[in-house]
Amino acid sequence: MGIAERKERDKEELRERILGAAKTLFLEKGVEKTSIRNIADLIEYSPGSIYHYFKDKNEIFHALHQGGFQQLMSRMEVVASQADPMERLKRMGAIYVDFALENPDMYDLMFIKEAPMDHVSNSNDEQWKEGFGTFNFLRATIKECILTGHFRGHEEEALSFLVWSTVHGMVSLHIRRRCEVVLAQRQATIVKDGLHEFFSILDRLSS
Amino acid sequence: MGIAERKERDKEELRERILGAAKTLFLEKGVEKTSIRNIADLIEYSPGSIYHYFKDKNEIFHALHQGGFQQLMSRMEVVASQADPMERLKRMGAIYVDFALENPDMYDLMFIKEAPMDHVSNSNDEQWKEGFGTFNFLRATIKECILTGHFRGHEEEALSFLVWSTVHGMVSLHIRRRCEVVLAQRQATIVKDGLHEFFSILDRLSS
DNA sequence: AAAAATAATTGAACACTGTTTAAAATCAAA
DNA sequence: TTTGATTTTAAACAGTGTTCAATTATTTTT
Repeated sequence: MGIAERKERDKEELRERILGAAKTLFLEKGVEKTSIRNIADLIEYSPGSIYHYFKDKNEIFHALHQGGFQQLMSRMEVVASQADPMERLKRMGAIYVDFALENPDMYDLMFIKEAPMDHVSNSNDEQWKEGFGTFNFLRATIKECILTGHFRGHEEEALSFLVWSTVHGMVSLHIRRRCEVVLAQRQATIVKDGLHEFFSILDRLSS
Repeated sequence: MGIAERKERDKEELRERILGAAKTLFLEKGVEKTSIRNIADLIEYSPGSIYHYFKDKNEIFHALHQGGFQQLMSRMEVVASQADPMERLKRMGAIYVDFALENPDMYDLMFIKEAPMDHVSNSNDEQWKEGFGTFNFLRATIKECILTGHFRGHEEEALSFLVWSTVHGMVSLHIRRRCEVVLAQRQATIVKDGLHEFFSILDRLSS
């Protein structure tokens, strides 16, 4: 029965081609401004046939970003070997910002976009487990920092939230285009500059 | 010529009614999912007539946007009398967070929601004047802090952005319900707790 | 008061959008 | 070759932002 398998492979291949085209267009001109017809045109199929592979546009979006948390987590894991928790914390911040700036649409879905009402009840809270995972990783690192004498007088949970908020704040203001209030000549680098200032502050809080 | 004035007032009144309806619908179902026809229906006018008062949908969004900044700015002005820039900075942070938590929908519109602006054609910064105003206020305060010996080694622009990002990050994670990853018993107070930690950090950076 | 000018409002139209669906094409199995 | 099940398509539906000629209402001028 090799035929059924080949058909299955063909179907999967077209699914992937749809996802590829969608990803290209989403990153190129944004999710909202990409139409199903645009995607269909790119892969030279009719708009209708896309609905044989995905329930709707949201599902395409969802499928594309399903691995978002896992991607971020796998990026984070490369610093697990870093013994110094303060150094690890800074590297995590850089990885987080890089991920957001390189995948603004994914980041948008993961951390900015209005969370759908059914995301708790549905089975796809797998993604949220990954979300918990990344925050736990941050919390564990900060706990280590505190245990090794850093951040004296600060509290683990609130500080973890504050650190996350700081990097999230920078990238989300950038992604949602609220950086136009900063000096024009600084706009291109303001997130990286802000992160640098943040690292500098972390260094000061080390001792 | 009181007639011309009355006409002017009538015109302004309809303009305000359009803005009122738009605000209601934008906050209720989002900017993108609110149509000109929805707004027209609510005020019982035809869709076309709205275009006699606003160039396009973007202009309606910007008008509301501007109103929000005026609100925030007027709240900020009450600390202008505070002589100590560090104390003023902290009070500004508290005011910002309070504004966001008390008016989450407006904050959402101002700083989180996808701005439908065509940033290429709409580089006219008239709309952002108010935005510039509040950020300039922050920048000026931080400049004062630096001039009075605080934040040694830090740079005005990037630090201003970082401070803004930190408070924005906290409130936007809260508004968009991403705080479920923090400990359950802390979720209710995590923004206030985070702000407290932030103030504590600012104190450390004072000297 | 009647006519002209001006302003406000409308509804239809245009080119889009996401999505549905009946029909057509394709193709493995009988 | 015929059957039966997929796959694909084109057309249609209901919606979108926006434009515009035509209509209506109002003010100004005669």
